[in-house]
Amino acid sequence: MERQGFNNKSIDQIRSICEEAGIKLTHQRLEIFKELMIATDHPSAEDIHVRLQKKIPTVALDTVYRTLATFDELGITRKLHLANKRNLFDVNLTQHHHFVCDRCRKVEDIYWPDFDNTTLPETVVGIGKVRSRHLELHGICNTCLEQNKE
Amino acid sequence: MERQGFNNKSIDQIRSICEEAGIKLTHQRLEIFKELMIATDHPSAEDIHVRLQKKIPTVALDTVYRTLATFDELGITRKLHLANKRNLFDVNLTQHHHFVCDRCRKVEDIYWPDFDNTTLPETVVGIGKVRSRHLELHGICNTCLEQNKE
DNA sequence: GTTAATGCAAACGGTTTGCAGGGGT
DNA sequence: ACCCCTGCAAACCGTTTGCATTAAC
Repeated sequence: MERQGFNNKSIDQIRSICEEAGIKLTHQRLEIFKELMIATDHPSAEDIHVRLQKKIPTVALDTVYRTLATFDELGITRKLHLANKRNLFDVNLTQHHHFVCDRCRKVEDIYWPDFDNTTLPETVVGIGKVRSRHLELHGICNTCLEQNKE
Repeated sequence: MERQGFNNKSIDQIRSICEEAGIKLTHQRLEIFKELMIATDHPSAEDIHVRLQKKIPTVALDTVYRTLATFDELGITRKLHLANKRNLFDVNLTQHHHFVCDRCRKVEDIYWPDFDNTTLPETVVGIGKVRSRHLELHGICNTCLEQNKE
């Protein structure tokens, strides 16, 4: 269940992914990939851009957008469309869900394999073929709850 | 589980809601409310605007936005932040979830009371207090699946 | 008559796109 | 050397906001 941190193996990973997809492994793509691997949160494109500038000061925001779009197509990341304005990105590809704090907007990963294996209600069959299920729990995180007590 | 259509009762409903909230029941608000009640889909602000223009040709799009925001605060509608670009609105306030067709972007309501009553995993307690759960099923709807066969 | 809501238009903010120059293969 | 990818800048599009006018109470 633990998130996989960045390690040397990762570089081989992105290299072979690019090769297989027939796209170039550029400096920017590699560094964005690294940045995603060390991220423990759900960064926005702008978050990635800011973090990346320490390594590549001249990198453009739209390159980050383009790269994240590419990564999304290749299945490296998963775009999150939450109630926030900006889209967030998730490198954690193991089946999981999200808790969103409605006060501080923080997003936490939730693992719930029992639910993942539940059979869906019959009515869904009449609607279409389900390929993925994404549960979004909304509420107030414990940090915000404690701040309220003060 | 059936969606409540527009009827005379609705006008009394919105009138008392406005009165209670201390806001004015304007022509625009009433007509937007009616439009929402007869909607069987999940309209966007622009959808509502277009439909409304048949009745109030001079109505402005930003009035629709403002009204929908008000309705959201009053709990009349529920804003949906889906993978689409524009936010959609839902008048159906009974506990339910959504099926999103990844091809045609259509959104269908899903009822799954068994799931609504499931106790959440213990790990969630360590994160925060959950107030609502929203499940988003992604896949391809039957209409799109059949079109593919042709 | 007062005050809040509307319509208009302009601004806003995240994201996308066209294009010329630069870097990976 | 070829062509994809990047950086720059401008466009884009849904949504928001400031302000004068209008309408509900």
